[in-house]
Amino acid sequence: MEAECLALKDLTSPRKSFPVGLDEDGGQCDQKENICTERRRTTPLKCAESNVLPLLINRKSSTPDLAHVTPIKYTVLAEPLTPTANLKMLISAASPDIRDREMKKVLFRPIENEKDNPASPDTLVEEVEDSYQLEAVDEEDDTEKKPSRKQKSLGLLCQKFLALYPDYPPPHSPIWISLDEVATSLGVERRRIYDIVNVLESLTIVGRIAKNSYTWYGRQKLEATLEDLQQKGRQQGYHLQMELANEGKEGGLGREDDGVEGDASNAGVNRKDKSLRIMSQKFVMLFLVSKTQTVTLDAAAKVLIEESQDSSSHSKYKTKVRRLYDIANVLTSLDLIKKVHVREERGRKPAFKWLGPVEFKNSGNAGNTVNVAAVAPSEATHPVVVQDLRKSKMARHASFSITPTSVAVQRQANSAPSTPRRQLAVLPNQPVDYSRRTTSNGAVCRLQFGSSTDNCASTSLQTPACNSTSSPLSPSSTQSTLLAPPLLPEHIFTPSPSPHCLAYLPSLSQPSVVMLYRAPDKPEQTPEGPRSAMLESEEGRKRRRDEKDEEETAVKKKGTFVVKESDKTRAEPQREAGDCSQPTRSSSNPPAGPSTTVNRGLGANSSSEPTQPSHYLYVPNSAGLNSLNLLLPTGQAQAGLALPAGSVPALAVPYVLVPSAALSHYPLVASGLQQQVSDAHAKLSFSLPAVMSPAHFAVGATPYSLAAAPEINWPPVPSPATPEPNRLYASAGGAPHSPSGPRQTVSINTPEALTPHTPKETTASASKAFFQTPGTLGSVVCAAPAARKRGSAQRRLDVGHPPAS
DNA sequence: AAATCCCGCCAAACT
DNA sequence: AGTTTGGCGGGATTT
Repeated sequence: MEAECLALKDLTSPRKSFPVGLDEDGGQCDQKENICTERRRTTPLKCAESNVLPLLINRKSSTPDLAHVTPIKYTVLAEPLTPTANLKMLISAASPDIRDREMKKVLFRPIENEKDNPASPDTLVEEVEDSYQLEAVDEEDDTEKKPSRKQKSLGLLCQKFLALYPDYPPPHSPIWISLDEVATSLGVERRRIYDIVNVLESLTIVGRIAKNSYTWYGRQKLEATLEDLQQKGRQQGYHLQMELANEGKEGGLGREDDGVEGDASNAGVNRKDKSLRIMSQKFVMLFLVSKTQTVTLDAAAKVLIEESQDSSSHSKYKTKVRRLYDIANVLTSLDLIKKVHVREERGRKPAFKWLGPVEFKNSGNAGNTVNVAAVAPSEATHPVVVQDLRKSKMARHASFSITPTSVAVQRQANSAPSTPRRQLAVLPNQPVDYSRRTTSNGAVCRLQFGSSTDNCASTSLQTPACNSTSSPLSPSSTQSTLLAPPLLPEHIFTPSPSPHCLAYLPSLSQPSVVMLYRAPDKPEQTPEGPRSAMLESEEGRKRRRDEKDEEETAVKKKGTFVVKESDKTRAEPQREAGDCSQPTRSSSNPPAGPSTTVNRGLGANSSSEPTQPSHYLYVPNSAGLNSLNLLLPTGQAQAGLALPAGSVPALAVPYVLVPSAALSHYPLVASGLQQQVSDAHAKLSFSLPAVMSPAHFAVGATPYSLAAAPEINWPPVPSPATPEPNRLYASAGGAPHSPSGPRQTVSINTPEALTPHTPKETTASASKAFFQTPGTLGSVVCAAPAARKRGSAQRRLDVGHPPAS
């Protein structure tokens, strides 16, 4: 495995050379598990890309290389879930203990039960396929194994976290992050998320808004932040300290506190300001001021200890080192550093090499002098704000001379919404732009579907829906509203011109999405072709992975559904297919080209006639897809849901067939093709009950997301009632490549789905597992709520351990 | 044996 | 008083 990781990394990493005497160890050094990362290479910011469009586009096209820009992960990626998984979830919900237990198993080898397809493992290449196998591919195996420690590593977790959001989110639409939700979706305890977020915050990749709330900035501000840190580091004389440390001076190094830093901190510093966050910044500073850009763990620990004034006892040192590992894992996931070993007299010392940018425009190496002011450059993209934020952060630590004010302020913000819980859809799920998040108090923001316009493709869906969405919702509206954003389909919809559309039904208690389908085509084609390409580079794979996959998946998956009326529908399909499909064209184009066409395709052209589907598949959120509620026309079922055979992992989703008539009452909010939709369904009355028995089909979605999902009832008859505010996404659209298939894709954004793949994963089976953390995962679904609250300790209690006391 | 670092107890900070 | 954060370090895993 490792090897793989390394390899991947290497590929990924922009720079490889190691200056000093480090030996990279080639692959070896990296032993770490975490490392896999890579997903994003550091790119110096490109403003352009940063925009939404690119993102979207990329996703779709997802060609590997293309822009790595934002590798968003939204898609549906693979989720390995099997039908049974759902059951397990339910069960688990019932009892935590069980849940945990089950989860673990499930996560890792989800498939086991069904193993419908045991796809061959090897396929690393194709990530997609594996979807079924969750386990790590790498290894092969074993599915069952328990999650090894590695699987639970902070680095991996961090990758998952990062995968949830775009590197360069659209500047104007901030992505709101609920720690709670993230923790839930990733299946880990909150504590772990704090570790990640703290270091991300230290780099301005995220910003704290309030309690439990963070805003995702991605890498937009990163460069500026780094530059800033570099300056500070110089000012503080870190480079000197490093030297000392390296020399072996131990304990006493002279600290030079430059005044500022020193321990000054003590005074005002709270514990909070004290550690991980600050430590992370300092650690980064060390790299930035280092000539070799390589910092040994030992040296870093020493430097940090001094600062902290604690005199370090050995234990302090140990503790520091532990923290540094935590930080290093996160930085590694960001591709900012990589592990290496420095040889020394006595052997090799663990060290990390900086992979990120070192030279910033303004700052010359000149050294310290300048202050922040310089920052400007990269930032262009961002508004001023950024800087302020950065400063404020820095301020937190006494060491940083900057004004302290901000800190306090920031923190205060917390007051705002306390745990938002699910309300916002914000979730990680969909990285893309979707709407904005709520304001502090929870005010809702609406999503903007519209934004998509820019992006070309996305347009297809109409915004209108959005607005409406909120309103319709009943009481809980607020939440629901929020949710909406997630929906945002921009991407989702974007690409495909396919005939089908998705509609969002606000009125349902649970927001649901309905896909309207015209004529189902056949899903036959698989997007494989393109995918093959993927093989080659892992990296590429990762990024593109999803998009395509997703789409493809959606498209492909054929199989499984129950189609009832297929016949009827079927007739038409072909034609539709023609229409639809055509637009799709090869994936390659994804980015631009499609957009125009596509959009239109749906609406205008494609429209040809909207045939109405006789039945829809209704997929309740509860099912575990996270956000998904959707109705799919049965006829298509196959098509629609079909995931690409290989590619997608299957998600098992319970669904219900609903006669179209049933939907009549519900107003459709959005539709890709509005017209069509409207025509067809303008009113749907949805009587779920009517539904047929639920069946499962696999969609590539993720399982767990649901954190919140309160309701667990899915299977039987999903009642529309449950409100789940959050997420739903549906996407329709053919996969880019898939030529023919109009199949709509449904992309569900579950967090998982989103995942970008890390290279490894990709290769590996990881896909499934990816998001979930080993332990938790399983829980995915259910776990969410419950889990969150109890502390670990408590948890134990539950389990039955007598509390120690 | 050393390097890593997961886990989660427990207390500070906030509500 | 209840939560949210997050320091900290025991001890399990990996290397």
